Formats: sequence, C-alpha cells, structure tokens
Amino acid sequence: MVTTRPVADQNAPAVGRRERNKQEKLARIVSAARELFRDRGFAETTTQQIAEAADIGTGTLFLYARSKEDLLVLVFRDEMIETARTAFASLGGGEPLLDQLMQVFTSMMDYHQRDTDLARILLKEIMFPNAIGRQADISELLDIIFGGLADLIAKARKDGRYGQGANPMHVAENLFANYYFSLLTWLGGRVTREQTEHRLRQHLAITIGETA
Amino acid sequence: MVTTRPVADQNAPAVGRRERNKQEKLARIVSAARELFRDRGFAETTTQQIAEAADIGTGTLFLYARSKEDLLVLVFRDEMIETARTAFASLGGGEPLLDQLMQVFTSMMDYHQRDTDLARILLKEIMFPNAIGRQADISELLDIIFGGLADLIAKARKDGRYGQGANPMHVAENLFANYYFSLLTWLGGRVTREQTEHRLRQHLAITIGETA
DNA sequence: CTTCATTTCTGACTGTAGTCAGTTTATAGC
DNA sequence: GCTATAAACTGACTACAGTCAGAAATGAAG
Repeated sequence: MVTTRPVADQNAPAVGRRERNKQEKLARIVSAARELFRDRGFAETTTQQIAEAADIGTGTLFLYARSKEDLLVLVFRDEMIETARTAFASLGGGEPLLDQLMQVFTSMMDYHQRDTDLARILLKEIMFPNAIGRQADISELLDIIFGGLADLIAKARKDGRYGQGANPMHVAENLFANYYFSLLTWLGGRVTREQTEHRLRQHLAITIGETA
Repeated sequence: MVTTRPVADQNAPAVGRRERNKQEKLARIVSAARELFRDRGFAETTTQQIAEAADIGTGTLFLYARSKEDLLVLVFRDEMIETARTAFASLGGGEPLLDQLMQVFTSMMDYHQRDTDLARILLKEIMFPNAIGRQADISELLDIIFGGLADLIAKARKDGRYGQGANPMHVAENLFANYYFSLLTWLGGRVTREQTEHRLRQHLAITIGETA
C-alpha cells in the first residue's frame, strides 16, 4: 500500500507538517487580529492580546508581520482587493465615464465607512510603508485599481464617450491621486461623506475634461 | 524714573515673565529638536535627548507638542511655509501655466530633497494628524499652496493662457492632489526624482487639459 | 531508532513615548 | 512686603512594540 503523499495539495511547494503549521498559525493570527481590531480598535489592541488570542508567543507574531501596522495591512488587504474587484465588475457598460468612476470610488468608500478609524490607519500604512524594505505587499491592490481605471478610460474612448488623447494609465493615476486625496480629507474628519463625494466628482470631471 | 514696562513688545498679549519663559522654552525645544532630527534622524532621536538638549524635564516637552511626530511638524512647518511662499513669489508672469506649476512644485521638492527621510515622515504627519483633535496647525501652509495655485489658474485664464471653465479652487485641489501623490511615490523610494517630475508633468497636463 | 542540522518558536527583556501626582514659579489682591 | 490662586514644570513611572538568546520541533540521513 502506497501512502498518499500530499503532492501539490494546494499551490504551495513541499507541504509538510512544517508548512501546514505555518499556514495554520498565520490564519489564527490574522483571524484573531481582525476580530480584536474591529472590536476594540487599533490603538486599544495590544500585540500581546493578539498573540494570546492566536495562542502563540509574543515574539512569534513578529515572524509573521514586521510590525503592528504591517499586521493591520495583512489583515485587511484581501478584503480591500475583493472590494476593488467587485467595484469594477459590477459596472454597467454604457454609462457616462464620470458616473462609472463615481460608482467605483463610492463602492470603495462604502467599504471604508464600516470603520473609518481603521480605514484611516490603513490608508496611511498603504501609502507610507514604514519599513523601506519588505512589507505586506499591496501591489496587487494597486494593480487592480490602476488597471481597472485605465481599462475604463480606454473603453470609454473607443465608444466615443471620452475624447482626450492622454495615455490611459496616466489618466488613471491622476484619477486615483484625486480619489486618495478625497479619502484623506474625508477620513481626516473635517468634512462629511456627502461633501467629499461632491468635491470628488468635481475633481474627476476636471481631470477627464468634462463638466460635473 | 519710569520703568519701561514691555507693552505689546512683539505681538503677544500680556507679556509677563511667564509668557516670556514659555516662548524661550519653545524656542529652545524647537532649536534642539531641529538639530537632533537633522543630525541623527527622526527614529534615532529620543525625546529624552531633545529634552536634555533643550534643558527641560522630559514631561515638559509634551506640554509643547502632543507627540514626537507633532514636534517634527512644529519644527519644520515654518520652513515649509517659507519655501512655499518663495516658490510662488519667484514666478515669472507670462510663461505657460504648466511651466509655472512645475516650477512651483519642483521648488518644493528641492526643499524636501535635502532630507528625504524626514520629508517622508513629515508628509505623512501633515496629511494624517494622528490626534484627531488639536495638532501643530498646518492650515496656513495649505492655504498658501491652494491660494497660490488658484491665483495662478485665475490669472492664466484672464490672460488667455488657460481655457477651461472649472472653479479655480477645485482645479488647485486637483493639482495639489497630484503633487502630493507624486511626492508619495518619490519618497517611497521606488522611482527617481527625474521620473517623478516627468510623471507629474503628465498628470498636471491632463488636469489643465493640455499636452505635456 | 538515533544523531544532527535547520527551521520555527518563545517569553523574559530592552528601549522609549507619553503620563500624572506632586512641586515650583509667577501673578494678583491686599 | 505677605498670602492665595493658578499656571507651568518635573522626573519617576507605566505601558507597550519589538528583540534575541536559547529551547523546541521538524526533517534528513544512516
């Protein structure tokens, strides 16, 4: 009788007990951290509490995340990626470009509205990874957003719904810069979401050269 | 003989010994912090060292700045304001709007290039004041930049060097959002300053509806 | 099964930002 | 001057993120 060796069971190479333990631990850590961050907030949660809830030593936590902030990104990155994908996927085809853009951005804002305090710190860490070297990788998220925007631009231009001649990727970057800035002022707490959306619309209109 | 009482010597009201001591202490703190931050870097400077250099108790420091990050803003805010003012003031009158904008933004980038590590943390703290309540006030800086940009827009339009109809303040915000985003990617360390400037020019051109 | 090497884990420990109860200093009223 | 009130200061202390020398677990080779 041949023992069934787990050959490429998932996608990872060489899945021994070691690798399985690591994956399980990571899952426990992320799960515990998510719950605690959501329940008590970021500042009010200590790394000790997370380690205890995940049933690991305090030092072990930092083998899986460089810092507490890094852990936050690790925890919410997948949700953000999913949110961005869905936002682009649920888009109707023929609407004016400006409306499409607003739909995408308001969808992403809906996600952040659940917990604006976490969103604030998340946004900060995403754009300012504090270790200059490796950190929880968010390039996938940015690729989805920039790519999705550039596609929208290109498609709208093909349909004659958008007329300018600039490189779609550059337009996408410009649009995202404006979204990011709006998010910043919104989460900064001085303006309401309604005001933020209104302003964002103005800014996007300027970039794509139309009236709001 | 009448003793010369210091009546409204500077601009502060009721200048007694108390107020003078406070101002002197603040000056010593800012001076000590500036030197240490520049000399050793932000992370490598402890608040103890700053307090010692300013010849005050460790607790006293936090009566003048809410946090170490707040202190950083306090230290460099005036220099940034001065940089922004100069950038706008040294502008020739008749050049194309895009060139004027690039001159302003590259001047401000020149300032940050002196110490990109400090600039990074500074930029982060300016847009993400970590205490939701009061912090070192940067509204003056933002007023200068937004106002300056809006003026440039309005003037260019009057001269016929810029044709769009959007609200100058909205255009100014859009431009700044793009500048801030460029700064972010530059200080993130993945792109050179040259690349950053090139991209920024593309983005600004899109916003003002011209070719780069 | 028994080494041995390598990876992973651990919690006591360190360094430091920020606090707070108690002290000192300035001002106002007499 | 003296006393009372308020403002400003202080440094011992607390809480916590992150480290690291050693311990434990795993896998490989015989």
